[in-house]
Amino acid sequence: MTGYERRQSLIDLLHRQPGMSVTELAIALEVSEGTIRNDLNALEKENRVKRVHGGAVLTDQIQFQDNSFLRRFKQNSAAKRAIASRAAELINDGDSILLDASSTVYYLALALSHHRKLRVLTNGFEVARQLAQNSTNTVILIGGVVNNDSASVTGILSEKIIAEMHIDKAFFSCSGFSLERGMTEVHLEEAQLKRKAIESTRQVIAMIDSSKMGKEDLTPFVLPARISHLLTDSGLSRDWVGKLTGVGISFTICDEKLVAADG
Amino acid sequence: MTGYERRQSLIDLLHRQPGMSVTELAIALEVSEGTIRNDLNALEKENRVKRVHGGAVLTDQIQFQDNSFLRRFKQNSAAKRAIASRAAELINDGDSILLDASSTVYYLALALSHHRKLRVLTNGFEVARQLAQNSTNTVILIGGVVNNDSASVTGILSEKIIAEMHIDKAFFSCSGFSLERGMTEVHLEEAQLKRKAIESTRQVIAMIDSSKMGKEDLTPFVLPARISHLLTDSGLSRDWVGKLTGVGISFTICDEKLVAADG
DNA sequence: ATTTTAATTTTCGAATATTGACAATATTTG
DNA sequence: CAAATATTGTCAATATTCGAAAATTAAAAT
Repeated sequence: MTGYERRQSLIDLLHRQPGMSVTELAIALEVSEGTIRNDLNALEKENRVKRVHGGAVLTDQIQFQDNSFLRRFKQNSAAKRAIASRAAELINDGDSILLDASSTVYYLALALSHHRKLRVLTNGFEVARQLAQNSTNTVILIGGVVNNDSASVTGILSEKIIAEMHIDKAFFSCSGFSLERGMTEVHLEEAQLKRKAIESTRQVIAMIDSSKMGKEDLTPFVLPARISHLLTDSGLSRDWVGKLTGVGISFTICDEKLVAADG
Repeated sequence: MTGYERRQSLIDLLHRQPGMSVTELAIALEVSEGTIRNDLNALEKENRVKRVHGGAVLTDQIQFQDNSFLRRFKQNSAAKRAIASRAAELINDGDSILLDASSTVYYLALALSHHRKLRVLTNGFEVARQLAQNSTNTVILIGGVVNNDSASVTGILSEKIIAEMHIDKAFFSCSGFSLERGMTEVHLEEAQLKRKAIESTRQVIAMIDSSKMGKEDLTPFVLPARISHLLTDSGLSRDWVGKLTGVGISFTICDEKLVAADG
């Protein structure tokens, strides 16, 4: 591992787990604490992180600080990261994929940093920004009304565009899931957009952490039968394992512990 | 194995395993480290990789380092802020406005924080985010391909949408301005989008700091006659004052000193 | 077969990076 | 507020990596 690579990893780690200490980073990367300090100080000179006592914070993380997106981003982060890591394995270089604007999917965007030549269609602000940073990717942001609380874009303006696209795999999260109504959303517009997107998509991959099982929100947008594969975390109850198996949904339980610091 | 083949393999290896060291690469390809160094340096000359201590990084994979938007944002900031401050006075609560993705216009977005109920159409990432924070505004982000270096969105996908809109005032910056060709842009797509936008707009407000006067870039998108009003800064030469007056362009010179630090 | 040319390897002093130790600061705790 | 603890920067020692030149090898040309 070169010094450059190590510094990238540092940033990666801090993305995934904001607030890691110098000591933790040193252990994770198997170098001395002095080296971590040197790296962090160097990264600070480049304005990539801001040094704080005991560690550092990412500068671009400061941007969406008091944003509710960040709050959701941090909730259940271990589960989301595990699900995202597994989802990334379903994606090959060069794929055409569709991503929603959820925080779970944002973890997926982070996990795709080593993928190349992806063709990405998304209505998520942060997702788009993250993936556009890799210049081999083509990222299309669906236009529409900017939703300030969820860092997403919605609206009928976009639906025509989606209809014309051909997409291999679509990755969706949701605010609730039940066997009867499938995936549901709080926001009507969000659900409408997803429903439209699913029409142009071959495989629908559902990324649903266990805390959402059994919840039902206002607007359903995809029935269980249409879900190609469901990813969830190890918090899933036995009861639900039975239910999912019963209706014949193909699903994976993603173990948080398997997601190494390094990736 | 020819030298050419070996260099291809080098790139291949770095794709698969970013961060391989010179030593590792030498072992993998069964040549000396000196050869690897030669190869990497040669590849650097061709702009295929960037050399880092201990190895090299593929240029493709160089991620989000500079954020050129931020760089442009900081250039000439006093002038841009002055122009933006004056431009904000041309906008009333409830107006329908169009903003481009330039850094000058981003200052305008900052200066509009106390305005209310704006209806904003923009292709600028940061501009959209900034104005959407005020929940009385309706911000529509034009969809399209995300341009990673300029934090903007472009593409023909968006042009249909713009055509259907009615806009009171459009605020544009540019990379160059001359009396003969009007406002010009470096990027073709950016210019194309602006040209389309101008068709749906009543007033075109040009925000052009004095450093851009006389420059001509690749693609023109609006002739001087179509500019309703031009805002520039006090760095404008006497010569140019004469020229602008001569052709009868309505313009304002915005004084940096009148703008408070806060904006 | 011999010379010429180009590519590769080896070698080595200089430059850069990493580590561990330690004194100087900062933060927390009682 | 002072003691206890944790974190920091500095510096010398060590290790790694670099670039350049010389030596070797391989390939092409005469």
